[in-house]
Amino acid sequence: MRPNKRDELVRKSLQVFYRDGFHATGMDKLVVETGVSKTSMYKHFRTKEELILAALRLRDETFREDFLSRIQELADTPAGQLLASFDVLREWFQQEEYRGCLFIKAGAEYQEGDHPIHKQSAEHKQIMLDYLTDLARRAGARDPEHLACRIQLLQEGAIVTAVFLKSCEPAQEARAVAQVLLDSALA
Amino acid sequence: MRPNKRDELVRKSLQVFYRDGFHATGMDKLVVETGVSKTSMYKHFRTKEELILAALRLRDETFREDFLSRIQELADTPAGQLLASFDVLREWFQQEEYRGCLFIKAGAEYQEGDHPIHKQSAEHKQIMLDYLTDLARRAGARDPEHLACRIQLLQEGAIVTAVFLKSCEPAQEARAVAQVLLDSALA
DNA sequence: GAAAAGATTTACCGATCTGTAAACCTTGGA
DNA sequence: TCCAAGGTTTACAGATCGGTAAATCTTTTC
Repeated sequence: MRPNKRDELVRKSLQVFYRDGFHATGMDKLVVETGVSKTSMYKHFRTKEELILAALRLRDETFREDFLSRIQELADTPAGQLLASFDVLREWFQQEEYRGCLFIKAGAEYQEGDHPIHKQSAEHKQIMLDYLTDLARRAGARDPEHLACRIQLLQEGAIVTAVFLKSCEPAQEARAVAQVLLDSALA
Repeated sequence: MRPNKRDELVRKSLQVFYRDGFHATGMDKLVVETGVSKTSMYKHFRTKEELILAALRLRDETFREDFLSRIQELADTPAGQLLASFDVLREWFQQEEYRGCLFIKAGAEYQEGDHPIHKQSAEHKQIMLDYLTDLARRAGARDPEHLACRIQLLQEGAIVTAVFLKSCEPAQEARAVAQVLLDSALA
Protein backbone atom coordinates (compact mmCIF):
# COMPACT_ATOMS: atom_id res chain seq x y z
CA MET A 1 0.00 0.00 0.00
CA ARG A 2 2.32 2.72 -1.25
CA PRO A 3 1.15 6.18 -0.18
CA ASN A 4 0.76 7.31 -3.80
CA LYS A 5 -1.21 4.22 -4.81
CA ARG A 6 -4.38 5.60 -3.30
CA ASP A 7 -3.95 8.90 -5.15
CA GLU A 8 -3.43 6.99 -8.37
CA LEU A 9 -6.72 5.12 -7.81
CA VAL A 10 -8.56 8.35 -7.09
CA ARG A 11 -7.09 10.00 -10.18
CA LYS A 12 -8.16 7.23 -12.52
CA SER A 13 -11.58 6.82 -10.89
CA LEU A 14 -12.18 10.53 -11.27
CA GLN A 15 -11.64 10.26 -15.02
CA VAL A 16 -14.14 7.43 -15.33
CA PHE A 17 -16.74 9.09 -13.11
CA TYR A 18 -16.46 12.25 -15.17
CA ARG A 19 -16.73 10.39 -18.45
CA ASP A 20 -19.50 7.93 -17.58
CA GLY A 21 -21.29 9.28 -14.50
CA PHE A 22 -21.48 8.00 -10.93
CA HIS A 23 -24.32 5.49 -10.88
CA ALA A 24 -23.35 4.27 -14.34
CA THR A 25 -19.84 3.44 -13.12
CA GLY A 26 -19.62 0.22 -11.14
CA MET A 27 -16.73 -0.72 -8.90
CA ASP A 28 -15.99 -3.60 -11.27
CA LYS A 29 -15.37 -1.18 -14.11
CA LEU A 30 -13.05 0.87 -11.92
CA VAL A 31 -11.23 -2.28 -10.86
CA VAL A 32 -10.63 -3.16 -14.51
CA GLU A 33 -9.58 0.35 -15.48
CA THR A 34 -7.19 0.77 -12.57
CA GLY A 35 -5.79 -2.74 -12.88
CA VAL A 36 -6.13 -3.34 -9.17
CA SER A 37 -8.24 -6.03 -7.52
CA LYS A 38 -11.59 -5.46 -5.92
CA THR A 39 -10.49 -6.20 -2.38
CA SER A 40 -7.52 -3.91 -2.79
CA MET A 41 -9.87 -1.15 -3.86
CA TYR A 42 -12.02 -1.70 -0.78
CA LYS A 43 -8.92 -1.61 1.43
CA HIS A 44 -8.31 1.96 0.25
CA PHE A 45 -11.96 3.04 0.30
CA ARG A 46 -14.50 1.49 2.60
CA THR A 47 -17.41 2.27 0.27
CA LYS A 48 -18.06 3.54 -3.21
CA GLU A 49 -19.34 6.75 -1.66
CA GLU A 50 -16.01 7.30 0.07
CA LEU A 51 -14.25 6.88 -3.29
CA ILE A 52 -16.60 9.36 -4.94
CA LEU A 53 -15.98 11.88 -2.17
CA ALA A 54 -12.23 11.45 -2.60
CA ALA A 55 -12.59 11.97 -6.35
CA LEU A 56 -14.63 15.12 -5.81
CA ARG A 57 -12.05 16.41 -3.37
CA LEU A 58 -9.27 15.87 -5.91
CA ARG A 59 -11.31 17.52 -8.62
CA ASP A 60 -12.02 20.48 -6.35
CA GLU A 61 -8.31 20.96 -5.71
CA THR A 62 -7.05 20.54 -9.25
CA PHE A 63 -9.89 22.48 -10.85
CA ARG A 64 -9.45 25.47 -8.59
CA GLU A 65 -5.70 25.41 -8.97
CA ASP A 66 -5.84 25.18 -12.78
CA PHE A 67 -8.67 27.68 -13.03
CA LEU A 68 -7.15 30.32 -10.79
CA SER A 69 -3.62 30.04 -12.13
CA ARG A 70 -4.81 30.28 -15.72
CA ILE A 71 -6.88 33.35 -14.85
CA GLN A 72 -3.83 34.96 -13.31
CA GLU A 73 -1.85 34.21 -16.45
CA LEU A 74 -4.43 36.00 -18.57
CA ALA A 75 -4.98 39.14 -16.50
CA ASP A 76 -3.33 40.96 -13.62
CA THR A 77 -6.06 43.22 -12.31
CA PRO A 78 -9.04 41.91 -10.30
CA ALA A 79 -11.50 43.32 -12.82
CA GLY A 80 -9.56 41.82 -15.69
CA GLN A 81 -9.46 38.49 -13.92
CA LEU A 82 -13.22 38.47 -13.47
CA LEU A 83 -13.53 38.79 -17.23
CA ALA A 84 -10.68 36.40 -17.93
CA SER A 85 -12.55 33.68 -16.06
CA PHE A 86 -14.83 33.43 -19.08
CA ASP A 87 -11.87 33.04 -21.41
CA VAL A 88 -10.70 30.16 -19.26
CA LEU A 89 -14.15 28.65 -19.48
CA ARG A 90 -13.96 28.96 -23.25
CA GLU A 91 -10.67 27.06 -23.30
CA TRP A 92 -12.24 24.40 -21.12
CA PHE A 93 -15.29 24.02 -23.37
CA GLN A 94 -13.03 23.54 -26.37
CA GLN A 95 -11.38 20.48 -24.89
CA GLU A 96 -12.36 17.19 -26.52
CA GLU A 97 -13.09 15.61 -23.14
CA TYR A 98 -15.34 18.43 -21.92
CA ARG A 99 -18.44 16.91 -20.33
CA GLY A 100 -19.77 19.73 -18.17
CA CYS A 101 -19.15 20.39 -14.50
CA LEU A 102 -18.56 17.34 -12.30
CA PHE A 103 -20.12 19.02 -9.29
CA ILE A 104 -23.30 19.94 -11.10
CA LYS A 105 -23.53 16.33 -12.22
CA ALA A 106 -22.81 15.01 -8.73
CA GLY A 107 -25.46 17.32 -7.29
CA ALA A 108 -27.88 16.06 -9.91
CA GLU A 109 -27.26 12.36 -9.26
CA TYR A 110 -27.33 12.78 -5.49
CA GLN A 111 -30.06 15.30 -4.98
CA GLU A 112 -30.93 15.05 -1.32
CA GLY A 113 -29.59 18.19 0.30
CA ASP A 114 -28.10 16.34 3.26
CA HIS A 115 -26.30 13.72 1.20
CA PRO A 116 -22.52 14.00 1.68
CA ILE A 117 -21.88 14.02 -2.06
CA HIS A 118 -24.44 16.77 -2.59
CA LYS A 119 -23.06 18.81 0.29
CA GLN A 120 -19.48 18.52 -0.93
CA SER A 121 -20.54 19.65 -4.41
CA ALA A 122 -22.38 22.63 -2.94
CA GLU A 123 -19.26 23.46 -0.93
CA HIS A 124 -17.18 23.64 -4.08
CA LYS A 125 -19.62 26.08 -5.62
CA GLN A 126 -19.54 28.18 -2.45
CA ILE A 127 -15.75 28.33 -2.53
CA MET A 128 -15.84 29.45 -6.14
CA LEU A 129 -18.38 32.11 -5.20
CA ASP A 130 -16.17 33.31 -2.36
CA TYR A 131 -13.29 33.65 -4.80
CA LEU A 132 -15.41 35.69 -7.20
CA THR A 133 -16.60 37.86 -4.33
CA ASP A 134 -13.02 38.55 -3.34
CA LEU A 135 -12.14 39.52 -6.90
CA ALA A 136 -15.19 41.79 -7.10
CA ARG A 137 -14.28 43.45 -3.83
CA ARG A 138 -10.67 44.03 -4.88
CA ALA A 139 -11.90 45.35 -8.21
CA GLY A 140 -13.76 48.02 -6.26
CA ALA A 141 -17.28 46.92 -7.18
CA ARG A 142 -20.11 48.77 -5.52
CA ASP A 143 -21.73 45.56 -4.22
CA PRO A 144 -19.19 42.72 -4.42
CA GLU A 145 -21.53 39.94 -3.21
CA HIS A 146 -24.14 40.88 -5.77
CA LEU A 147 -21.71 41.15 -8.64
CA ALA A 148 -20.06 37.84 -7.75
CA CYS A 149 -23.41 36.09 -7.55
CA ARG A 150 -24.36 37.34 -10.97
CA ILE A 151 -21.00 36.43 -12.48
CA GLN A 152 -21.44 32.92 -11.12
CA LEU A 153 -24.92 32.72 -12.62
CA LEU A 154 -23.36 33.46 -15.98
CA GLN A 155 -20.63 30.89 -15.48
CA GLU A 156 -23.03 28.10 -14.53
CA GLY A 157 -25.28 29.00 -17.40
CA ALA A 158 -22.40 28.88 -19.85
CA ILE A 159 -21.19 25.54 -18.48
CA VAL A 160 -24.61 23.93 -18.90
CA THR A 161 -25.38 25.48 -22.26
CA ALA A 162 -22.00 24.52 -23.69
CA VAL A 163 -22.79 20.86 -23.01
CA PHE A 164 -25.93 20.87 -25.14
CA LEU A 165 -24.65 23.20 -27.83
CA LYS A 166 -21.27 21.47 -28.08
CA SER A 167 -19.90 24.93 -28.64
CA CYS A 168 -17.77 27.42 -26.76
CA GLU A 169 -19.93 30.34 -27.84
CA PRO A 170 -21.79 30.51 -24.50
CA ALA A 171 -18.52 31.51 -22.85
CA GLN A 172 -18.18 34.52 -25.12
CA GLU A 173 -21.82 35.52 -24.66
CA ALA A 174 -21.49 35.23 -20.91
CA ARG A 175 -18.30 37.27 -21.03
CA ALA A 176 -20.05 40.07 -22.89
CA VAL A 177 -22.79 40.19 -20.27
CA ALA A 178 -20.22 40.14 -17.49
CA GLN A 179 -18.50 43.08 -19.10
CA VAL A 180 -21.73 45.08 -18.89
CA LEU A 181 -22.23 44.11 -15.26
CA LEU A 182 -18.68 45.01 -14.41
CA ASP A 183 -18.82 48.41 -16.10
CA SER A 184 -22.01 49.22 -14.27
CA ALA A 185 -20.63 48.05 -10.91
CA LEU A 186 -17.49 50.15 -11.28
CA ALA A 187 -19.11 53.28 -12.69
CA MET B 1 -54.52 -1.86 -22.11
CA ARG B 2 -56.70 1.22 -21.74
CA PRO B 3 -55.41 4.10 -23.81
CA ASN B 4 -54.86 6.26 -20.72
CA LYS B 5 -53.04 3.54 -18.79
CA ARG B 6 -49.82 4.17 -20.65
CA ASP B 7 -50.02 7.89 -19.92
CA GLU B 8 -50.59 7.11 -16.27
CA LEU B 9 -47.44 4.97 -16.20
CA VAL B 10 -45.42 7.71 -17.88
CA ARG B 11 -46.76 10.31 -15.47
CA LYS B 12 -45.80 8.34 -12.38
CA SER B 13 -42.45 7.26 -13.79
CA LEU B 14 -41.64 10.86 -14.57
CA GLN B 15 -42.15 11.80 -10.94
CA VAL B 16 -39.80 9.07 -9.74
CA PHE B 17 -37.15 9.81 -12.37
CA TYR B 18 -37.24 13.47 -11.39
CA ARG B 19 -37.02 12.71 -7.70
CA ASP B 20 -34.40 9.94 -7.74
CA GLY B 21 -32.58 10.16 -11.08
CA PHE B 22 -32.49 7.84 -14.06
CA HIS B 23 -29.79 5.28 -13.30
CA ALA B 24 -30.80 5.26 -9.64
CA THR B 25 -34.35 4.30 -10.57
CA GLY B 26 -34.76 0.64 -11.47
CA MET B 27 -37.70 -0.81 -13.33
CA ASP B 28 -38.58 -2.77 -10.19
CA LYS B 29 -39.03 0.44 -8.23
CA LEU B 30 -41.27 1.85 -10.95
CA VAL B 31 -43.27 -1.36 -10.99
CA VAL B 32 -43.88 -1.05 -7.27
CA GLU B 33 -44.71 2.66 -7.42
CA THR B 34 -47.12 2.30 -10.33
CA GLY B 35 -48.71 -0.85 -8.95
CA VAL B 36 -48.45 -2.59 -12.30
CA SER B 37 -46.51 -5.76 -13.03
CA LYS B 38 -43.16 -5.90 -14.71
CA THR B 39 -44.36 -7.65 -17.85
CA SER B 40 -47.19 -5.18 -18.17
CA MET B 41 -44.68 -2.38 -18.02
CA TYR B 42 -42.63 -3.99 -20.77
CA LYS B 43 -45.74 -4.39 -22.91
CA HIS B 44 -46.14 -0.62 -22.89
CA PHE B 45 -42.42 0.18 -23.25
CA ARG B 46 -40.00 -2.14 -24.95
CA THR B 47 -37.03 -0.88 -22.96
CA LYS B 48 -36.25 1.39 -20.04
CA GLU B 49 -34.81 3.87 -22.49
CA GLU B 50 -38.14 4.05 -24.32
CA LEU B 51 -39.87 4.78 -21.03
CA ILE B 52 -37.39 7.52 -20.22
CA LEU B 53 -37.88 9.08 -23.64
CA ALA B 54 -41.65 9.02 -23.11
CA ALA B 55 -41.23 10.66 -19.72
CA LEU B 56 -39.02 13.37 -21.20
CA ARG B 57 -41.56 13.97 -23.94
CA LEU B 58 -44.33 14.40 -21.37
CA ARG B 59 -42.18 16.70 -19.29
CA ASP B 60 -41.33 18.76 -22.36
CA GLU B 61 -45.01 19.21 -23.16
CA THR B 62 -46.27 19.99 -19.68
CA PHE B 63 -43.31 22.18 -18.75
CA ARG B 64 -43.60 24.32 -21.82
CA GLU B 65 -47.36 24.58 -21.47
CA ASP B 66 -47.19 25.55 -17.79
CA PHE B 67 -44.24 27.85 -18.31
CA LEU B 68 -45.63 29.73 -21.28
CA SER B 69 -49.16 30.07 -19.95
CA ARG B 70 -47.91 31.36 -16.60
CA ILE B 71 -45.71 33.88 -18.38
CA GLN B 72 -48.67 35.08 -20.37
CA GLU B 73 -50.66 35.47 -17.17
CA LEU B 74 -47.98 37.69 -15.69
CA ALA B 75 -47.28 39.99 -18.65
CA ASP B 76 -48.84 40.88 -21.94
CA THR B 77 -46.00 42.48 -23.89
CA PRO B 78 -43.12 40.44 -25.36
CA ALA B 79 -40.57 42.45 -23.39
CA GLY B 80 -42.58 42.04 -20.22
CA GLN B 81 -42.85 38.32 -20.86
CA LEU B 82 -39.10 37.96 -21.24
CA LEU B 83 -38.74 39.42 -17.77
CA ALA B 84 -41.71 37.53 -16.38
CA SER B 85 -40.01 34.26 -17.28
CA PHE B 86 -37.71 34.85 -14.31
CA ASP B 87 -40.67 35.37 -12.01
CA VAL B 88 -42.02 32.02 -13.16
CA LEU B 89 -38.64 30.46 -12.44
CA ARG B 90 -38.78 31.97 -8.96
CA GLU B 91 -42.15 30.35 -8.34
CA TRP B 92 -40.77 27.06 -9.57
CA PHE B 93 -37.70 27.23 -7.30
CA GLN B 94 -39.95 27.84 -4.31
CA GLN B 95 -41.77 24.57 -4.77
CA GLU B 96 -40.96 21.91 -2.20
CA GLU B 97 -40.35 19.30 -4.90
CA TYR B 98 -37.97 21.47 -6.91
CA ARG B 99 -34.97 19.39 -7.94
CA GLY B 100 -33.52 21.31 -10.87
CA CYS B 101 -34.13 20.81 -14.56
CA LEU B 102 -34.90 17.27 -15.69
CA PHE B 103 -33.28 17.83 -19.07
CA ILE B 104 -30.04 19.10 -17.61
CA LYS B 105 -29.99 16.01 -15.41
CA ALA B 106 -30.82 13.72 -18.32
CA GLY B 107 -28.07 15.31 -20.39
CA ALA B 108 -25.70 14.82 -17.49
CA GLU B 109 -26.51 11.13 -16.96
CA TYR B 110 -26.46 10.33 -20.68
CA GLN B 111 -23.59 12.42 -21.93
CA GLU B 112 -22.79 10.98 -25.34
CA GLY B 113 -23.99 13.53 -27.84
CA ASP B 114 -25.61 10.94 -30.10
CA HIS B 115 -27.52 9.19 -27.33
CA PRO B 116 -31.30 9.52 -27.91
CA ILE B 117 -31.88 10.75 -24.35
CA HIS B 118 -29.17 13.36 -24.70
CA LYS B 119 -30.47 14.48 -28.07
CA GLN B 120 -34.03 14.79 -26.85
CA SER B 121 -32.88 16.89 -23.91
CA ALA B 122 -30.90 19.15 -26.22
CA GLU B 123 -33.98 19.47 -28.41
CA HIS B 124 -36.03 20.75 -25.49
CA LYS B 125 -33.44 23.42 -24.77
CA GLN B 126 -33.45 24.41 -28.43
CA ILE B 127 -37.23 24.78 -28.44
CA MET B 128 -37.04 26.96 -25.36
CA LEU B 129 -34.38 29.05 -27.06
CA ASP B 130 -36.55 29.42 -30.16
CA TYR B 131 -39.37 30.65 -27.97
CA LEU B 132 -37.13 33.23 -26.32
CA THR B 133 -35.85 34.33 -29.71
CA ASP B 134 -39.40 34.85 -30.89
CA LEU B 135 -40.18 36.94 -27.83
CA ALA B 136 -37.03 39.00 -28.33
CA ARG B 137 -37.87 39.60 -31.96
CA ARG B 138 -41.43 40.66 -31.18
CA ALA B 139 -40.11 42.90 -28.42
CA GLY B 140 -38.12 44.72 -31.09
CA ALA B 141 -34.68 43.79 -29.85
CA ARG B 142 -31.75 44.83 -31.97
CA ASP B 143 -30.31 41.32 -32.19
CA PRO B 144 -33.00 38.81 -31.12
CA GLU B 145 -30.83 35.69 -31.38
CA HIS B 146 -28.15 37.22 -29.22
CA LEU B 147 -30.53 38.51 -26.60
CA ALA B 148 -32.36 35.19 -26.42
CA CYS B 149 -29.11 33.28 -26.04
CA ARG B 150 -28.07 35.49 -23.16
CA ILE B 151 -31.45 35.29 -21.48
CA GLN B 152 -31.21 31.52 -21.68
CA LEU B 153 -27.74 31.60 -20.15
CA LEU B 154 -29.20 33.44 -17.20
CA GLN B 155 -32.09 30.99 -16.90
CA GLU B 156 -29.85 27.92 -16.91
CA GLY B 157 -27.52 29.55 -14.44
CA ALA B 158 -30.39 30.35 -12.10
CA ILE B 159 -31.78 26.82 -12.38
CA VAL B 160 -28.46 25.25 -11.44
CA THR B 161 -27.56 27.73 -8.73
CA ALA B 162 -30.98 27.45 -7.10
CA VAL B 163 -30.39 23.73 -6.59
CA PHE B 164 -27.24 24.22 -4.55
CA LEU B 165 -28.37 27.34 -2.72
CA LYS B 166 -31.83 25.95 -1.98
CA SER B 167 -33.01 29.50 -2.53
CA CYS B 168 -35.01 31.38 -5.10
CA GLU B 169 -32.69 34.38 -5.00
CA PRO B 170 -30.85 33.40 -8.20
CA ALA B 171 -34.08 34.00 -10.11
CA GLN B 172 -34.24 37.57 -8.90
CA GLU B 173 -30.57 38.19 -9.62
CA ALA B 174 -30.93 36.76 -13.09
CA ARG B 175 -34.03 38.91 -13.65
CA ALA B 176 -32.11 42.04 -12.75
CA VAL B 177 -29.38 41.19 -15.24
CA ALA B 178 -31.98 40.41 -17.89
CA GLN B 179 -33.52 43.80 -17.29
CA VAL B 180 -30.20 45.44 -18.09
CA LEU B 181 -29.78 43.37 -21.25
CA LEU B 182 -33.30 44.14 -22.37
CA ASP B 183 -32.95 47.89 -21.83
CA SER B 184 -29.75 47.92 -23.79
CA ALA B 185 -31.21 45.84 -26.64
CA LEU B 186 -34.24 48.11 -26.96
CA ALA B 187 -32.46 51.45 -26.59
C1' DG C 1 -72.09 -19.84 -23.46
C1' DA C 2 -67.81 -21.25 -25.78
C1' DA C 3 -63.78 -19.98 -27.83
C1' DA C 4 -60.52 -16.64 -29.57
C1' DA C 5 -57.86 -12.54 -28.43
C1' DG C 6 -55.67 -9.60 -25.51
C1' DA C 7 -54.04 -7.93 -21.10
C1' DT C 8 -51.77 -9.19 -16.63
C1' DT C 9 -49.43 -12.05 -13.39
C1' DT C 10 -46.03 -15.22 -11.38
C1' DA C 11 -41.77 -16.86 -11.66
C1' DC C 12 -37.70 -16.72 -13.46
C1' DC C 13 -33.02 -15.66 -16.42
C1' DG C 14 -28.27 -14.12 -16.79
C1' DA C 15 -25.69 -10.10 -15.86
C1' DT C 16 -24.18 -6.75 -12.78
C1' DC C 17 -24.38 -4.28 -8.38
C1' DT C 18 -21.76 -3.27 -3.69
C1' DG C 19 -19.16 -5.55 -0.53
C1' DT C 20 -16.47 -9.61 1.91
C1' DA C 21 -13.96 -14.09 3.63
C1' DA C 22 -10.19 -16.77 3.19
C1' DA C 23 -6.21 -18.17 0.81
C1' DC C 24 -1.98 -16.36 -1.25
C1' DC C 25 2.07 -13.72 -2.01
C1' DT C 26 5.70 -10.35 -0.53
C1' DT C 27 8.57 -8.12 2.45
C1' DG C 28 11.09 -6.68 6.80
C1' DG C 29 13.15 -8.00 10.98
C1' DA C 30 15.39 -11.30 14.32
C1' DT D 1 16.07 -18.99 7.67
C1' DC D 2 11.91 -18.54 9.70
C1' DC D 3 8.18 -15.93 11.01
C1' DA D 4 5.05 -12.22 11.49
C1' DA D 5 2.57 -8.42 9.21
C1' DG D 6 0.18 -6.71 5.82
C1' DG D 7 -1.01 -6.02 1.00
C1' DT D 8 -3.19 -8.68 -2.97
C1' DT D 9 -5.74 -12.20 -5.20
C1' DT D 10 -9.38 -15.52 -6.14
C1' DA D 11 -13.78 -16.70 -5.31
C1' DC D 12 -17.97 -15.74 -3.78
C1' DA D 13 -22.43 -13.71 -1.24
C1' DG D 14 -26.80 -11.47 -1.47
C1' DA D 15 -29.25 -7.97 -3.70
C1' DT D 16 -30.70 -5.69 -7.72
C1' DC D 17 -30.26 -4.74 -12.64
C1' DG D 18 -32.97 -4.93 -17.36
C1' DG D 19 -35.76 -8.13 -19.60
C1' DT D 20 -38.75 -12.50 -20.76
C1' DA D 21 -41.51 -17.23 -21.11
C1' DA D 22 -45.40 -19.45 -19.82
C1' DA D 23 -49.46 -19.52 -17.26
C1' DT D 24 -53.64 -16.98 -15.79
C1' DC D 25 -57.19 -13.80 -15.91
C1' DT D 26 -60.39 -10.61 -18.58
C1' DT D 27 -62.73 -9.15 -22.37
C1' DT D 28 -64.64 -9.56 -26.95
C1' DT D 29 -66.92 -12.05 -30.54
C1' DC D 30 -69.76 -15.33 -32.58
